[in-house]
Amino acid sequence: MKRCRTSSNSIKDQKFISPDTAGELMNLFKVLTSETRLRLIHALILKEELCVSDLSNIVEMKPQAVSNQLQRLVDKDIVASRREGNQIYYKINDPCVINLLELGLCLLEESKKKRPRMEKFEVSKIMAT
Amino acid sequence: MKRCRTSSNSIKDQKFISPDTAGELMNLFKVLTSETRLRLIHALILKEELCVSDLSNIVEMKPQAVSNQLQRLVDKDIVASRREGNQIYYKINDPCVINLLELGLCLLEESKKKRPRMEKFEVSKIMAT
DNA sequence: TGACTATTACACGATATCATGTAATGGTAT
DNA sequence: ATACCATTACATGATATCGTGTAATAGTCA
Repeated sequence: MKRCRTSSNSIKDQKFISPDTAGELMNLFKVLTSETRLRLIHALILKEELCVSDLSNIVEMKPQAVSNQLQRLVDKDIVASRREGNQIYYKINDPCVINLLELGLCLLEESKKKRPRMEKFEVSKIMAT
Repeated sequence: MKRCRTSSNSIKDQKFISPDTAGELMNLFKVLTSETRLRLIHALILKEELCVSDLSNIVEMKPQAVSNQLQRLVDKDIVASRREGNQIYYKINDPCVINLLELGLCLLEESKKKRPRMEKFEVSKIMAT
């Protein structure tokens, strides 16, 4: 992953970010605030290119729902599409989301190590008492 | 920033993430999908510790709105609070968000370099035609 | 105690999001 | 042409979110 060494928007700038910048940042993260979109993006990272029905099978959701979310990702240039006969194949277009997803999964696991959640069998033990 | 070298949830695992994992990941990103929260978090990263009225002044919003968002951040253990007389001071509790915010700002700027957006005066040029 | 300040709790209205169902579109094959 | 398949477009209802206003709570100071 490439690092940012010089950035006018770096946190080290010691000045507060503008509402505009915060808004753009929000839009960036907003892409990743849907279970469905995250699973779609993750699948596309793994498999490079998949059509709607492939993705529909993977996430076990209706093709319409998948298509809707893909359309939103296209709007933001996150993914790109290509038609091949009847199928329309999608692939990641903006590598940013790969970095974000990677970091997200990484942080998720670290926090699990530090603050282990209660396991299901423990819950059932409590429920049984 | 610490890197993840071995991770059972790594993208390299070549298996699709579960709905559960995607959900947790979504919750992580959801924290960052509010202009207000992003500005609050950013301010707390810069200044280490600030009370509600400080933050209220910085983001130019009502103390209630600020308090509401801070409460949501407390619920997710993102920030921690400390009372000192009348004021209640908040500080970042979960360093994850610092990494995410940093990467987000970094990616934002890179994408601006690559795909420069239309400037306002250009828009007005078009509007004038 | 009582006045005052800072913060929080809670209900409300406006807005956005998501999955669904139905209908339309684009492409293939007979 | 027409039947068929994959995908998209669009409207809908359920749900979540955000900022606001009002009221309650916690602390300070006289």
